Amino acid sequence: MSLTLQEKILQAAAELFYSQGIKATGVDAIAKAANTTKMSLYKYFPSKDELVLAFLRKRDQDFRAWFVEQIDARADTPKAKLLAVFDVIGEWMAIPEFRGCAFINAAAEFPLEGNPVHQVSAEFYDHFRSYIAGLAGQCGSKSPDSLALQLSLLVEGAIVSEQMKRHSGAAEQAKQAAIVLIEAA
Amino acid sequence: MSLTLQEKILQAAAELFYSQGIKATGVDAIAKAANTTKMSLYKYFPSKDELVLAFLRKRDQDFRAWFVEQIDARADTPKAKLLAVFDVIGEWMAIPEFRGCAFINAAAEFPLEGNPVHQVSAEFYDHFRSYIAGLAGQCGSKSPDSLALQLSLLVEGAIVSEQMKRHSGAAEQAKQAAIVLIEAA
DNA sequence: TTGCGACTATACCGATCGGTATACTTTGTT
DNA sequence: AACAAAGTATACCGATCGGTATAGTCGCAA
Repeated sequence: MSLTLQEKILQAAAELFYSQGIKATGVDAIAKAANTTKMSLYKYFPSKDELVLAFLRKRDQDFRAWFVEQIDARADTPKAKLLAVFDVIGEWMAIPEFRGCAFINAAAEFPLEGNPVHQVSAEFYDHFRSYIAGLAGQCGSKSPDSLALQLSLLVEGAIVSEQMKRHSGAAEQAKQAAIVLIEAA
Repeated sequence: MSLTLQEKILQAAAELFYSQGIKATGVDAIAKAANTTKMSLYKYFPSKDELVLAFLRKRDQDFRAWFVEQIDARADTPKAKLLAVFDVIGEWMAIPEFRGCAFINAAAEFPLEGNPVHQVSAEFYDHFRSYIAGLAGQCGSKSPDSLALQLSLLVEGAIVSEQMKRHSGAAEQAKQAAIVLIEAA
């Protein structure tokens, strides 16, 4: 445990932002959830916008570290790792707290391309695609970038589909489609 | 032209909701954009929530009618129609006003499953999948529901991907993936 | 000409928003 | 014992939110 006050605030903000939406979450609610006050919140984060960006940047780091760890624990070969991607997101989507992808949701809440929140969200998927492209390249795919983009479309589609309606089998179908696409490439 | 005042309000609300987000759009801004007042707005729509639902329901009707019209104008056979889906969304995503899918965005802004806005958004994609499944069935697919879900994942993924970063070639790659999946089914 | 319904204009309501000012308590260090 | 830093408590700011009350304007029909 023993979290810094700053970390406690960021953690409370993350849970509320993710579960309720960013614009739907006020700074008073964050301070109360972190068992502190607005004064302390604004000591560590100069504005709500900065707190939102801090939330997304931490989410980016945490999620990517957790994700590759999960993949590496399940598969050894690049091809098996590509397929394991869909098992990992399938399990993630099954937890009750699942509310879609924080970056997709943030980009939807801040639709302008120039908005920093939107940009940070876009960068996350750039990195995600690069990771998939790396695996695709190791598989000997002729066009790893194309395959990576296609697979990431399946991932994003599955996340959004599951967010809209739970337990619709999106992850399984995404994996079946991925098998076909990987085999064809 | 000659729109009803009610239609003018709904149209102004639709443009603002889609371009800026629902929670980011106040009723004052809608009334001003429609060249009217809040009083008239509340005469036709008892609350902002009802206005939001009216916006989504009209979007659902309009988009689906426009979509099948576009498909039918481009292809005759069921298989060609399935592929035309990706041409249509590709052209849609290319217009400068494109800001993703209004239903995906709405579901992200109202993340709780029980929320009426969330439910209306989920129904749209249910209908969309049914439409695709119908085409897949006419193609003689063994499992039209599976193919339909897979193709709709590509569509949703492409929309989200293009919303995150414009001109990333999502629609083209989605179509290439769809060709492989349709041929395999 | 009178009256009625649609619409406008404007001021207002309580609540909440993001953000700040001020004063107080706690804690560890020297 | 004294002081500074960290954090709390609380009240406040102007702005905006969704929604309403009231009075007035306009065109049209009897």
